[in-house]
Amino acid sequence: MAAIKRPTIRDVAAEAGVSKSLVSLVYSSEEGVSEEKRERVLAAAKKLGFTPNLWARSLSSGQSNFIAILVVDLHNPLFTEVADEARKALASRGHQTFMTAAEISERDGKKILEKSTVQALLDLRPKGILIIGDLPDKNSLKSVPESVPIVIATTISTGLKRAICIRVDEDEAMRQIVNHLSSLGHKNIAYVGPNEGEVAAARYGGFVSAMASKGLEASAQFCDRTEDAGYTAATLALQDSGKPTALICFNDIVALGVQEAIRVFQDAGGHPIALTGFDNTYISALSRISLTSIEQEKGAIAVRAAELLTGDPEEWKAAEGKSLLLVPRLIIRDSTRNVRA
Amino acid sequence: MAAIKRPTIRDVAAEAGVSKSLVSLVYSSEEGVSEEKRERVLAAAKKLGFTPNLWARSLSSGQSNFIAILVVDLHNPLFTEVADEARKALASRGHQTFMTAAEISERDGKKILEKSTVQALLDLRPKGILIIGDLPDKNSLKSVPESVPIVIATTISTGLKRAICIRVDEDEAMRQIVNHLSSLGHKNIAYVGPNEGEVAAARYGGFVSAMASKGLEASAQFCDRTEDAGYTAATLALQDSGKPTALICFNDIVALGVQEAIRVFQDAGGHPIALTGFDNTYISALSRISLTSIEQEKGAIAVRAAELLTGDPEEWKAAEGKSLLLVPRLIIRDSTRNVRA
DNA sequence: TTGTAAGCGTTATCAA
DNA sequence: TTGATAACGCTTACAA
Repeated sequence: MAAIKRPTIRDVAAEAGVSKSLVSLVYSSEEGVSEEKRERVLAAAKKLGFTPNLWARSLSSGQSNFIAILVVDLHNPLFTEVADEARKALASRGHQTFMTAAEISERDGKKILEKSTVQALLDLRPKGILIIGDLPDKNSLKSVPESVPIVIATTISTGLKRAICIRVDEDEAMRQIVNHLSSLGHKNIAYVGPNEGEVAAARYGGFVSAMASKGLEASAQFCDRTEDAGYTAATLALQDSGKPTALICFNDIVALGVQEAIRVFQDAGGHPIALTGFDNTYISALSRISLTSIEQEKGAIAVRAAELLTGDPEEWKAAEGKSLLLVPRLIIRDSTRNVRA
Repeated sequence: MAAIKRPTIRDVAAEAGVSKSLVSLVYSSEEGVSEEKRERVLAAAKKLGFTPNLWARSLSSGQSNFIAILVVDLHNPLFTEVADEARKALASRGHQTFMTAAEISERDGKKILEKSTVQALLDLRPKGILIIGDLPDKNSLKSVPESVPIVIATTISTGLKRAICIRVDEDEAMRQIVNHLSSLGHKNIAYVGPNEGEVAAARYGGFVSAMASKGLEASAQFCDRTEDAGYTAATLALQDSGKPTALICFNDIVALGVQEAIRVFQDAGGHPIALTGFDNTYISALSRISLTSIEQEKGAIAVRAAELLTGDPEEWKAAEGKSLLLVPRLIIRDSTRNVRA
């Protein structure tokens, strides 16, 4: 198990009896090298087990073939799922990816993104940058050259004008949810979840207008984005004078806590409560959970992101600063099915 | 938003009126530079917004300060959880990390690790490598210099002798599970899960010997490591002539499918079945799931890995090729609590 | 088509 | 303590 030094183009050149540049040419261009030499080089490379050092290449050329993926939170299954889909989509288009999880620290109660994380990412000069999740501070991305596309997935992208943002149409999603509940006869419907952050604000806003267009009054119990917070908030909401018969949650995580609160409520003789989540994570599909939720079309988001990041510069230049809204899909499960008001 | 070219060591040198080497010295060593020049350099760097390009540094020095994390499967919450814990532990010790998910493809029914993924990782010459999960093919890691520690977390590490392996004591875990079920009066206990792969073999083996030491007969229904496979296998196991009253699953994912099969079985008038998972992922803790499971001490694994990867070479040299077994902890939940034979 | 040589941003060696 | 100068593994004019 000796420390086998990886062979370099120099070694290959020596082995094949050609110059370094020829070896480089073989790897970077389809033509311009005679068949004979090309074969000699390839044979030598194979013999030595040579593979080009991609980072040295990117240092030298000032460009790379890599896409950097910045996952904001590794614990959110929505994010890791999109990250994995994107990775696959990019791989199938011939692009390597490397990931970093955002190192976010709290300072004075305000979330701060560790600059070094992003810096290290940018040092690699990725060909494109994919951000998955709600990045609290986008300043460090300002030094990204204009020639490098930035795509933000599943989130709204204020604070970084040039980024392209791919996300579900939150308004439409909320409309679908409210329509569904309304068709089941629900009139007292409450939102449970945060109101802080761009995504949360959009979802709550969508809820409010969807309710308004149905002529219904929108109530809400705000809380953090954790299971526990959902439990607490729902417990309060259910004791509210409004007597909601349906609860719309910010996401699946919150909904899990709410689901528990509903169980307690019903064990104590409470009436049935319809419940919806958001994101359609695989947890919502578990038969014991069976949570009605909104599919964000994770696969579509990932593929579109891959296309934009690796495609024609003209194309993404045209899309820069815009939001691509995907049509959401309501997945109806037991948490609302036949749960009438 | 112009394409701001990042300043280099050269720009700083010019600004401060010193040589490149001096700037480099300032950033790489605590001393050896006069206070005056040091301050001049730092001031210039601040003015220009300079940060060292870490990858150029690693190319030049042949060494970096980065730990590479290779996550085998982004969908397994156990892995992402450990990855995130490790990332934090490493960050607090001053080390950057970058992650890659293994691109695993099936060829002729055999799992193949895409070499390019690992290769790209090694090109960076990480200071250490952390592998999380069961890597099917460890050959590409053979070229890693001996001076770079390799730690494999949550898994057994045959196939790469020099790696240090941190994992739970599977035998002890199975002993705890069998003891627990046995104390509830269960005698007909079946294992549901895969028997292929190093971890699966260890868990199944642990089950068999734990059963033997209790004088019980071990039965098993083998299956893949998915929810669906668990469902199918459990359905078969429950119709077995042996009539098991308890099922021990390979992991939580499989257990989720088994849980559903048990529900169907009981709806059809079947007797109660005790059920255990493995890994204590957060899903098992959900009140609707409430699955008895084995905590692998993810935090401890992550911290120990970080210590080994960044610590004294003597220390990990001594541990090379060994396995660090952590004591498992049985978390008892509703899936077994008071579920007697 | 091929080779030479300079350079990417850094560190390392060796004089000054 | 400082500054040339040569690497690191590669790309890329430019020359041959």
